[in-house]
Amino acid sequence: MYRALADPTRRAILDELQDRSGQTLFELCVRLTGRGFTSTRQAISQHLGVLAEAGLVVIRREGRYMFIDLDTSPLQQIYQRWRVTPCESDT
Amino acid sequence: MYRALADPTRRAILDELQDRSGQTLFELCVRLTGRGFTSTRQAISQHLGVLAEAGLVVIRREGRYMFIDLDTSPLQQIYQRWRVTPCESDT
DNA sequence: ACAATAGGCAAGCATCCGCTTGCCTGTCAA
DNA sequence: TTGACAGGCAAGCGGATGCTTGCCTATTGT
Repeated sequence: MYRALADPTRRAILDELQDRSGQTLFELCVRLTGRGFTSTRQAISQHLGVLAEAGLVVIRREGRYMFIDLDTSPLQQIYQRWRVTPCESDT
Repeated sequence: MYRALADPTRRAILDELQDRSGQTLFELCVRLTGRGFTSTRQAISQHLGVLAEAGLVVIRREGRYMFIDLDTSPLQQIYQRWRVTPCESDT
């Protein structure tokens, strides 16, 4: 999962999903290219594979669509591991 | 900094520094090999370069020694970026 | 029924990354 | 002062990784 965070495109995917969770792959592709990323559908798909394996993303299939939901809970490991003290501004 | 977390050896260095901050490079090498890591001094040194660039580690030189201190504050970015809700057990 | 749409699979490629190797610099102790 | 010790620098190598390309499957609309 640490490796999953290492790639800028994958982080952008997480950003995009946080902005709107439950998007389909094609939506993601369109909106990411809108944000300046040039990745093809296959590239995004592979990234989603990595993110899903890391548990940061949940993939739900319906008919011919796949919907992708964000799950940030694995990130708690990071805080638990190194005891990060949340700063005041984090309410 | 996300890339800095991607490597297991680097995470082990952070673990080791959390256990005892302010270690010297040689101490780190010894204690890491004790934990099953086979990395040479040069490898560790390069890892420290990456960690320092990410701001996760602060290097302080004194005479012929270098002391390495942990700084987990950059990790707060992660929580701020994806609004991770800390779980109850994290006091 | 058939064409278009949404996505999957796998191989190939270029790059990056971690690691080793070999050698050099500077500091301290005897 | 000289040798041992702590660390630095740089080149090279092999494996991992991100991406593309080409083709295939399945669902849906008309």
